[in-house]
Amino acid sequence: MKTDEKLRAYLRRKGLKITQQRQEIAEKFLGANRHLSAEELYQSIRRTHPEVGLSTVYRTLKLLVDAGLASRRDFGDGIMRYEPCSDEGHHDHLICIRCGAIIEFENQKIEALQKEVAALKGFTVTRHRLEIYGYCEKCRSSGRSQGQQKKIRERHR
Amino acid sequence: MKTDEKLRAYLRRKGLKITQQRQEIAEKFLGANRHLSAEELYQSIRRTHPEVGLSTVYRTLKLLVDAGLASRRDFGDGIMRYEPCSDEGHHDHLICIRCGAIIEFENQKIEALQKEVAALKGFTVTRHRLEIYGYCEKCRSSGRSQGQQKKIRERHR
DNA sequence: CTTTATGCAAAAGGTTTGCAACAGT
DNA sequence: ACTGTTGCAAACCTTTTGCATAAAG
Repeated sequence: MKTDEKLRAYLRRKGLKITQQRQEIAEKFLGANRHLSAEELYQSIRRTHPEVGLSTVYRTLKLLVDAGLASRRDFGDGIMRYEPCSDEGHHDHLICIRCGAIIEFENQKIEALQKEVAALKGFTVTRHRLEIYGYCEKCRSSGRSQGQQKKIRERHR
Repeated sequence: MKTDEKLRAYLRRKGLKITQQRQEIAEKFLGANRHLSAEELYQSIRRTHPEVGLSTVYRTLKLLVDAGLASRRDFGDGIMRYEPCSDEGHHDHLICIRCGAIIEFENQKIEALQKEVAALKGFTVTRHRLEIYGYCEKCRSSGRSQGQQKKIRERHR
């Protein structure tokens, strides 16, 4: 079953309506395989469908998360980002604090160790998040070492 | 050098002023060895010093972060939390999505693997964050398994 | 027809900032 | 005296909501 069919199935199952907007938003979102903020997605949709509202983007994104088609990420700059959920295993992120590049990676050993640590503390894991911040290959040459905490935050203003 | 002396040193070095408020805030913050939100810290200080303003708490917290005495954490519920920076190695968090308990842990093997993964992608690591969400020992017995994404978010409203 | 969705504008809620009064150096 | 700081209120920014209108089933 392809992903946008999955959304329709979910909506039917819940007795919700399959609207133009929902389909448009889901298509644009699932098509772009990047991390998108609500605003970015909104701007992208607005170019072809100027009548779609930002609230609807937020509402649909929430639906997609509930339907298991998107996951919500928070990289600490005060903006939530969403990314399409692939069925292939969980992945984590390397984030460049200079250029903002986001690189995904997957590591079974780390996953396993996490479960181990959790078990040791009597914890049942439902999900986790791992983000590694630093300088990517391109940016590391002109490296500096202070003010790490601030870099990403700057766009908040 | 004890921590509040460190702050004074930092302020002097930067030509900033050592005020009553900064000292009070730093003391309360460094004393409570928990994760505190700005608001929590503010309420706690307000009991003994009702004249201190919330903005000053925010401003001082930022200072503490810059001085390397605090680190800022974001557990994804829209509220930034701060915790005193210890010099003893980095630690990560287990977070109960039912009762909100936050348990710290440290695991060298995971740290090492992270560096390894990063190096593989040409990345220079400056910091990272790992959070494992699930049910703590107390809460797991009455466990349920859906709606994980939403649990923590609820307090946002 | 009934029910759920939409768009807009307004509200929330955490965090930041402008400014005049104030305190440290 | 000179600068940096404070408290307050207002501004900000992302996200959510109330409501009247519109679209789906």
